[in-house]
Amino acid sequence: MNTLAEENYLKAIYKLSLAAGNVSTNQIAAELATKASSVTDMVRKLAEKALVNYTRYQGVSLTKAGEKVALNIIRRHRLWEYFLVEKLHFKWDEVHDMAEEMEHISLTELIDRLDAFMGHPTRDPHGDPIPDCDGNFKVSELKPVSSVEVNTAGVISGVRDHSASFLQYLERQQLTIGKHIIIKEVISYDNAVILEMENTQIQISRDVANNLLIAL
Amino acid sequence: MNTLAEENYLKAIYKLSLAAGNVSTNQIAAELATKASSVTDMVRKLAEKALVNYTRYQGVSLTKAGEKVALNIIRRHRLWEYFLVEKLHFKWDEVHDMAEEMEHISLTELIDRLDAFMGHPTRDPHGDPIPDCDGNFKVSELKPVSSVEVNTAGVISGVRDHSASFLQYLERQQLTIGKHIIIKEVISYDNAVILEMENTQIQISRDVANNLLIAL
DNA sequence: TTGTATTTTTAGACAAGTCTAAAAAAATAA
DNA sequence: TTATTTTTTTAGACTTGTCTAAAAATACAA
Ligand SMILES: [Mn+2]
Ligand SMILES: [Mn+2]
Ligand SMILES: [Mn+2]
Ligand SMILES: [Mn+2]
Repeated sequence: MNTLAEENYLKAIYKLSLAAGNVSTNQIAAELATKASSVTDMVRKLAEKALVNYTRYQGVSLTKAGEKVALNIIRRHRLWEYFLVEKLHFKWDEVHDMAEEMEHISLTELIDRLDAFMGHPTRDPHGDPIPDCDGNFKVSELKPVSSVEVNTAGVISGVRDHSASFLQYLERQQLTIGKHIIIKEVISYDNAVILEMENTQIQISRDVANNLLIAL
Repeated sequence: MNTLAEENYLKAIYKLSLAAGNVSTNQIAAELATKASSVTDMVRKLAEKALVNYTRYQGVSLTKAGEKVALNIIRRHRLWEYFLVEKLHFKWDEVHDMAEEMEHISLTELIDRLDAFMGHPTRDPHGDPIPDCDGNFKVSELKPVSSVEVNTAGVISGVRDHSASFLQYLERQQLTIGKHIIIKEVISYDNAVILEMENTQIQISRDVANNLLIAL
């Protein structure tokens, strides 16, 4: 089917596409920690396989077929992350790198059984939606804490930054998925945000507020 | 650590070593469905890494280090097979090829947790022992049905042939791991064996009797 | 609009792993 | 022992995915 390298490129292009429309060579190179010249080569190959649209100097976008492949890789990634946390009891900051390896095991029957074994979860440990086998998933209406009005109440439902250090910070503050919070105040000096959670007040920086997502 | 190709060579050499002492280039080529010239190249590389002993034209054997790597791959393979059968409810003839892919995920912590999750199983779905993380396992005293005296009683505990067709045949005859049988008669004409299992008589060919292992 | 900086592509090379064809060594037979 | 067959190694080539250095295209600024 597709090689490991091809899969990693498709996933990177998908991820970058969410922000911008067409994705540039340099963006992909940065995302995969590789060189622009390598990206040009690979993007050509993906275009041959009709997985991306590419005209030179214009950047790339995924075709329908390419998007389907990318969503399948993401499905596998998130299902394995769920497995690692729920069944093997890893912490949410430990699973990404492992899932990065496991996502390339692509036997459909295996993934479907894994999905069933865990009861068809809809979100991974970081709150991200798990696409079904056709690549469908609910787009969630999550907002960064930094973007809502004072006195808004919500439920912590996702993160924008998936780094281990950010996740560990949230864990230490008990700011984990499912917690109910109320935005109490925004300090005008540095845009720090004061939250109330379980009747205690917690102050978080602007940066943290930007990367913490809530459902209203 | 070691590449996927290196791991597959080490596993093949380990397997072939169980039968013979030194393993020949052609044997490895046959086992991996590759060419002798490719084997020579790879074996050189493994010798550089001190994973095999090699002098040209003399065949190879694993070093202590190489054997440890091989046993670790086998551990991973068998643990995943156990997982696929016990947790995802695949049949014993369906799991080998999947495990062949999964065995290369090598994060020690993951494998140890998987092991714990399943309650530290000692045998895989085909009756083969699962080495611990140091490569230790009990050598089992299993005998082919064809090698024991008439009137011997035993428990089906393993197979020599791991092919899907053989496993499916056994499944259809209900000759599965754990079943108690008694060897009743050996037909002198064709060496077919008549067994008694759960008060019924079953006849199996010489070939099947050779590949079905029992514990006495 | 013309010149400079940035981005992207091309050209050429390299490592890993494989192959075919030919040479060398070892095993077997006459 | 000499000749023939088989096994193993060498030589050279190819593919995938990567890199550096240089050229070409595009974007931006004066
Ligand atoms: Mn992840
Ligand atoms: Mn995730
Ligand atoms: Mn197996
Ligand atoms: Mn097995």
